[in-house]
Amino acid sequence: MGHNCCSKQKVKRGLWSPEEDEKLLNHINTYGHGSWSSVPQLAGLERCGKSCRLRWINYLRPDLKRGSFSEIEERTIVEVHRILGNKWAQIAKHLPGRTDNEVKNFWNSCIKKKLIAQGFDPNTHNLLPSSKANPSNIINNNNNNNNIHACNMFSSSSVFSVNSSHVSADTSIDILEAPYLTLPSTSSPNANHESSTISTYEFQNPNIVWSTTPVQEQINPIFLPESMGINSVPTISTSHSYPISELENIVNESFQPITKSTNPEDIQLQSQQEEAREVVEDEEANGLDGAQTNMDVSFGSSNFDMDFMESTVLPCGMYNYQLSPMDQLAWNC
DNA sequence: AATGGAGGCAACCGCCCGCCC
DNA sequence: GGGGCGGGCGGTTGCCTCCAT
Repeated sequence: MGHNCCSKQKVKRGLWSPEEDEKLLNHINTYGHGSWSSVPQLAGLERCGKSCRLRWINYLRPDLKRGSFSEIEERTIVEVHRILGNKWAQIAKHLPGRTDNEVKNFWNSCIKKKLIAQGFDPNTHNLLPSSKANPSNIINNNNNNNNIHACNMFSSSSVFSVNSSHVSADTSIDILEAPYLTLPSTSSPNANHESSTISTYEFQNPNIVWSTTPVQEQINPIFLPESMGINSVPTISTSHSYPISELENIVNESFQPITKSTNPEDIQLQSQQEEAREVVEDEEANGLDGAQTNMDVSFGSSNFDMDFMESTVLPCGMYNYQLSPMDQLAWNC
């Protein structure tokens, strides 16, 4: 197929020379990119507009971060990928200075292999069948370090719940394990979560089970992990759908950042999260994410705001993220 | 020192979507 | 409404480098 912008003119392909980089850089610094299709001609390049755009985004942009990925970045990628799948552009939005291409390459060359080595399916983030019987994979179920670990660690159904009455400053919650929110069946979406009312948040990986079937029909009995410091009581929950605006309030109330990092990188991530929230608020104010939006429709066909979802759960660095010995072992490999 | 394989990364390809006429 | 066009994105390819033999 190809693009017209490429077929209309004689275009060079392959690696960019330093001279081409300089031309493109000078042009964009002076005039901005405007219409990418016009950039090659204006900048004196024998490239197609798309190639220029890609070169700028992936290599020449001044705000790009160079070097290897940090552990925080790695974990962020894994956790957001668990939620969104191969949405590299969305994932990259949570990694300042990283591009979708970079994230994608890093995933394919490194993270994917790590997950497989750990016995996880990199697509679903579920335990691979051959690993489910491995006792080492469920060690975290019985530890007592207040961490809530991957649903994979204690549930093959990819569904688990977080009881909001137990969310406290002493509890680190890896809520990124929780891509799919089913909100509490309380009388009001604005219920006071500090009360004795037990509100259950349920999460489900859209990569594994996702349909337009009403949520309550999908939910399996859920076992709260002992690591949360509560009894493991089987719970069958009902669910409700809430407007995004209310959803945000509920989640924000329940999952306030526990620690404020002094790490500049974390501060930058926190700042980005705030920006994402503002975007959501703006969109709501503009009616783009209407109050009618609810959670019973699929991500792909709804107005559900992924940025909001992500900003609610990310970055992981904000949530007193503690690596379990198991995690450390795995991630230091 | 030469060679072949593996891994990493930059870039391209093809498709989709939104905008405009 | 539909076609053209440009931008964006995910998948794939191919080149380059590194390392083991």
